[in-house]
Amino acid sequence: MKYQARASSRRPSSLGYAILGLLAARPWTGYEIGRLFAETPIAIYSSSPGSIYPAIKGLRAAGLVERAPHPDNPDSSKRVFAITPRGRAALRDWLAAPVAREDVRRNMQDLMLRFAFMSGNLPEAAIIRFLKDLKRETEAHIEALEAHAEQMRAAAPLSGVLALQAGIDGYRKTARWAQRALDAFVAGARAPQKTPPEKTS
Amino acid sequence: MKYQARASSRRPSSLGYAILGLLAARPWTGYEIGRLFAETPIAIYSSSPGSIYPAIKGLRAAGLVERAPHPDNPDSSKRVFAITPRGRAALRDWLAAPVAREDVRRNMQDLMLRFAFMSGNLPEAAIIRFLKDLKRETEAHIEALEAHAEQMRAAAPLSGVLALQAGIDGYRKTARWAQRALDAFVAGARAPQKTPPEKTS
DNA sequence: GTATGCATGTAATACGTTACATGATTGT
DNA sequence: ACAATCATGTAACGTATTACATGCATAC
Repeated sequence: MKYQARASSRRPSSLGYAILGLLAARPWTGYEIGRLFAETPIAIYSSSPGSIYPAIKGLRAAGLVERAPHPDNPDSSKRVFAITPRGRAALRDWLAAPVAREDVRRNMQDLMLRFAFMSGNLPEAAIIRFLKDLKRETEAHIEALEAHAEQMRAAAPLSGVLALQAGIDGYRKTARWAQRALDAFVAGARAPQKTPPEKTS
Repeated sequence: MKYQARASSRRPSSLGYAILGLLAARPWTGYEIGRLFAETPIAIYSSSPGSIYPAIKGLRAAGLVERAPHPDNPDSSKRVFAITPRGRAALRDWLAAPVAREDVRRNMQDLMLRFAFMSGNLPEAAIIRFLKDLKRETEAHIEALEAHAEQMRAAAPLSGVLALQAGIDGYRKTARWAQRALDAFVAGARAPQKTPPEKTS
């Protein structure tokens, strides 16, 4: 009785959202996305067709992306995909979700991926809020890690203690980065800048 | 004809190796491991029984861990597990594997997990080699990222550029940390210190 | 005209997660 | 005696990965 209904699980995976974020800028083919993941150093996903194409298929089934005509040659056999209005809405919802402590702890990459796609898809105010939340949650996590480090410093072996230190250092860097990014955005917000509309669907 | 045989895939997952690393220090029950993942801020894995118990099962099937008597009460129904000699060998192989560029790019957490378990399981020389390799590979990756950042700086939106900067900052921090850890280990190596035997199995 | 790379997929597999289930201990 | 927590699992599901497969275009 205390069990709740199965999560409908229609939400895209991180890879799905990454593809959605790319398509928000311009149409792509699956192959292009794979090449981006293979050749640019930023991509954190596998470039194999076995991950890309099924992910696109899922997004299509959910109505978040659709086939688009080839920009140059309308008769090309290449399968170009574009984001739909519903896709844009789903992307925005994902981008605008609150910063969960659990994501800070285990999925920082997802948070950075979200941030990377925010420009042009979220109003500046929401981006600034995200950065403030990220900074706050990261600093809270640092405190928890340090309290834990204090306890374990005596008992744990050297490499264990150093590894934890590396984790703490990384979060400190993230917190400082968030502050600098905040500065950059606040400075940019003062200058006139095109802000995306709040609703597109 | 150019296809090679399917990877026998008997190797544990990251979670499996994490459990193996814990058991290398002392016997644990599955429940204790779950609590560690749930309550300490360091754990990057799910604490749910659905991940822990199947992972232990797999390690048992592979002969890497085995049931051990309860340290206090031999008749306890608690299922305490200990690492086997083959388990120690598998752990050592994993710890001693070269630092792959691909891991630096996509699985830094695995590398840090490996490092965390090195003390007591690898000779100092191997740990120092790992840190040197990690530093070198990380710095190489930073160069690739910076070259890419140079290209994209003009075209990409602000949040995308900043996110990439966050990635680069993180790797810089890692490289500097590796140097400091190296110093700590070299300093420790000068002092008399117990070095684990090269072979245990 | 055929080799090479472009381009798009499917099948089998492994794994982690969520939800579900249940027995054993311990405190009151 | 009963509740709460300790403790150990299984089943269904989704997804990423690897291996496999194949059609199309272009260069030579």
